[in-house]
Amino acid sequence: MDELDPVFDAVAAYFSVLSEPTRLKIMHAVCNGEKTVSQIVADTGATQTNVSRHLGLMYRHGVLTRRRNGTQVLYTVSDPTMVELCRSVCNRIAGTIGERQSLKRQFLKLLPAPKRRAA
Amino acid sequence: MDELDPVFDAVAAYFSVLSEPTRLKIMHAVCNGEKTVSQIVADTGATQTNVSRHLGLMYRHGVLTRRRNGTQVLYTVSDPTMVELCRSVCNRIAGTIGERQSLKRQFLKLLPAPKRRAA
DNA sequence: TGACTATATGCGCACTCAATCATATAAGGG
DNA sequence: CCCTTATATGATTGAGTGCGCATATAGTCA
Repeated sequence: MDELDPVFDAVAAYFSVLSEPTRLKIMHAVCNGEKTVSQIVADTGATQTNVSRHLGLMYRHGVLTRRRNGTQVLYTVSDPTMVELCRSVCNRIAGTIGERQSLKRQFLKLLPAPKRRAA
Repeated sequence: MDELDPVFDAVAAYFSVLSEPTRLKIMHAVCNGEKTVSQIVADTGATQTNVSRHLGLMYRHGVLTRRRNGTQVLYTVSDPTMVELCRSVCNRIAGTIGERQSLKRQFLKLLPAPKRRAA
């Protein structure tokens, strides 16, 4: 199993991107299309510094793409698998949490399928 | 988005279980059926202490079930969603790593669908 | 060029957590 | 009972990391 270590490391690194609440908020913010950093900051309620850090990390991990437009930078999800994973876990946990119904209902609305344009 | 914080926390906690190489090795070890701690220790190559800790963590997170048999304790996967997630990411990353073919091939064999056999 | 907006980054702090050693608990056999 | 095997746990340490403050870089406009 020794030579498989790098594999487990890679998979663990992949999951670790999603193991942080702020990054999940960012995923939730951008999963339906491109957004600027400012928009993401507003949506997530996190500080600009923090959002920028997490965006950089997610970009380095190949989860997000970025594009410059003037002074702004637009981020997009470049790995649809990630969004799928989020949705799976959301559905999975929605059944487990079951405490507040309102919460559960909102929960299911999280991360809806990314809008597909004729794909 | 404030009242959704506990949701993001829960999802992050869920993913964090899978964001650690040793725990992935454990998943790989038990995903095809019940195993004792000793077997898992042997399979993963980790120390007994370490394996026991991770097993406890996964058990508390509801990922694994445990059953006592004499002096031994047998662990099983109780959340098939987890295994599915692992397989998804393995397939996803298999295409990304692409360095050594042998590695890639072994990689795809990781975490195959749990074999159901009457026990 | 200088001012202004948008985004990124160096630094330090606090906290989490995986790994290890030593030891504790549990069960079974002599 | 004592002894052995199997598993869990308290204490500690060290590496990693999320956060905020201040500041740096990049781009636009006057």
